[in-house]
Amino acid sequence: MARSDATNIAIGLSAAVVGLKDQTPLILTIRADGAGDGQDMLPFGPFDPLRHRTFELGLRAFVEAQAGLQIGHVEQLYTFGDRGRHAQPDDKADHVVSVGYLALSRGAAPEDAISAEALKLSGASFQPWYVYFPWEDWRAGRPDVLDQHLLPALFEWASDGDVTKAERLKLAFALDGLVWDDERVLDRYELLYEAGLVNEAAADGRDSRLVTAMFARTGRAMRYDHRRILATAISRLRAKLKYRPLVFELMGDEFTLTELQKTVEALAGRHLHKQNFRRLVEANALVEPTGTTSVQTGGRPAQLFRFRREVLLERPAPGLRV
Amino acid sequence: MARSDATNIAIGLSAAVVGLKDQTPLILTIRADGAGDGQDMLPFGPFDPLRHRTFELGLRAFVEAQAGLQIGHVEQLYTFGDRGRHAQPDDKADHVVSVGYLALSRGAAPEDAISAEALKLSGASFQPWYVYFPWEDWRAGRPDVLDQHLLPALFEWASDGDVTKAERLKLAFALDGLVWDDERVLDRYELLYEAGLVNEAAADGRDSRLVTAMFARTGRAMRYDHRRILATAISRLRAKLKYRPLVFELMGDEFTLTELQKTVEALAGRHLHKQNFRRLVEANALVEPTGTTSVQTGGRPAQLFRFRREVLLERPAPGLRV
DNA sequence: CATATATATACTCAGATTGAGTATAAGTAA
DNA sequence: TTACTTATACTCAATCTGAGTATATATATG
Repeated sequence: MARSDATNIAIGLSAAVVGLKDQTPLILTIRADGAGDGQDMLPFGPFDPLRHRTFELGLRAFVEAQAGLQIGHVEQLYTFGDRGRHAQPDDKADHVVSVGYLALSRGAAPEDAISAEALKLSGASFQPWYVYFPWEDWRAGRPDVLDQHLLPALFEWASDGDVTKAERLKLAFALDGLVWDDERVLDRYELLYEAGLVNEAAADGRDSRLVTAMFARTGRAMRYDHRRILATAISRLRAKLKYRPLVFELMGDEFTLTELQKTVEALAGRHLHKQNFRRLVEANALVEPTGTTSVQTGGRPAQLFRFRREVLLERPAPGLRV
Repeated sequence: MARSDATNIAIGLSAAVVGLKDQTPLILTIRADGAGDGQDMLPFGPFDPLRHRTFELGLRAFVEAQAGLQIGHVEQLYTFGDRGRHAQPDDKADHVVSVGYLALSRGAAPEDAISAEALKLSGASFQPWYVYFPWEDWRAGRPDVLDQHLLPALFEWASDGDVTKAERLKLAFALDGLVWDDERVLDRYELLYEAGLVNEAAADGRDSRLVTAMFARTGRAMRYDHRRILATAISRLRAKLKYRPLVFELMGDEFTLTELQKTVEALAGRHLHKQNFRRLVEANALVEPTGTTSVQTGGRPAQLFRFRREVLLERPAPGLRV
């Protein structure tokens, strides 16, 4: 009786699991060669209300099954349901709506946490996330690829007189003297997609001015809409860093202030002023010294700190507003 | 073949449509007496990928059909999928996942925009939103209901030694000298729900220490999880006011600064410092004078202003950080 | 008309926050 | 011993923020 005349709908749960190794933000991917062309995917699976009481439990089960990995912090990002946007595992299946999640994986060596069976079965591994978004890493200054390849191609796309395109471009890519907003990762990816400059656009049958050479410039592609979910995850994470102590979910138990700063810089994709960063951390009482110092690679030894979990109960919004 | 063995899933789209009349925030509700016990509901309907290309188009169609109303700004809030949480239109139906949306309805007389047929058919009307959340309106100071009824009952609920409960309570309700965070609307509602202090908890078959008298104190109930979606909408709207010029989507074309301030105060549920509010608005160049002045109810006439739409293109995050 | 009252608008001021810098301390490598 | 590297402490001006006073221009009242 119930809706038997309508299309069947399946809900896909996808997780952008972020890890960290040597000051590099990583993202957990799987590559089930049996399932397709070996493209990178996020861990995902169909939500079944009979097996999973909540989305989050279902998600944790999928990550556990596909990577043998326990994840810590989990939060919902967005639910993507566009028809036409390629989200179907295969063409004969139901319409798939995908609920994207951000998850954080603790510990200094995330790849060691991946179980051996999972690696064999699903090819689970952690990849540096800037491989998928090279233009988002401003730590060493403005990325060359922007002015050399992306912006010229985007200008051409927007040169049809459509003022909306030009405005979106201006805001997302900080034209005309605007300052680069590290949180607009999704906006920028969407523009590249609509302009037909990323591989996924071609895969979805969109008009694509694709020169294969360009795709090499616009980062590694993912299957389905997984790169869009990843862009959403990075946007959210970068935004949230500023008003919640989320970084510490990625750090080890003890760390130096420089390690903490490098981590935030890696996630935010930009350089921070060292002295002011320290002042901010200490003023907010986010950390406390352990009393020990770290062995160095060279230079004065640094004090080790740990996260003061109590801050979560003391103030409403303690972040690293940088 | 595809998933025929699993539970069928239906996606419900629900809209929290916000309007404004005489400095009172309103929410669009329907009361289809044929469908139930006459409880308030948000406009909603099942997403059908064959009829609607995107969620947003589907949502606009439902609101149009059930209220005869055109909505302006629309944004996705959250997707609720818990089993057990009462989200089923009827018990024989599929498992329902509901995608909640925030929508804004422009104009000074929202109820006039509701079509006559819609009113007859679905009982569409705009209700003041503080009817559903009396403890969220701090404009005239701390609401009495908090100390007189809600907090005592919540304390009793948290008195079982569960430290997590006590911590959540502390943060959500600003105990021990914390400052009230106007954005934690959802947190507070969730606590009341879990404590069995709102009618929906009883309806969902949860353990409920319900004295009917208490339900009168915890605001008007809604059907399904619609009040939860409304709480999410208010949280989001209050948060976004601070960094995006969303208020203007609710204002008429011309307004005085006092009207603008009263509107923000009504949405944020708290009183603002008049002089600083004006300074903020003018410093951010959010408005420009029309050159005319408003007829008054008494006192010096006020200049009329209009929203400077250009700011959307000038700065990345122009809001009313109050 | 004079006066009280209400509202709008202009200006002040101290304290906190922010962005950017200099100075000094404490290690390692040549 | 000297050069170099990294950590940590302190300074300073510009800006932002919270809270206030002062003045302008209308309506209502006796």
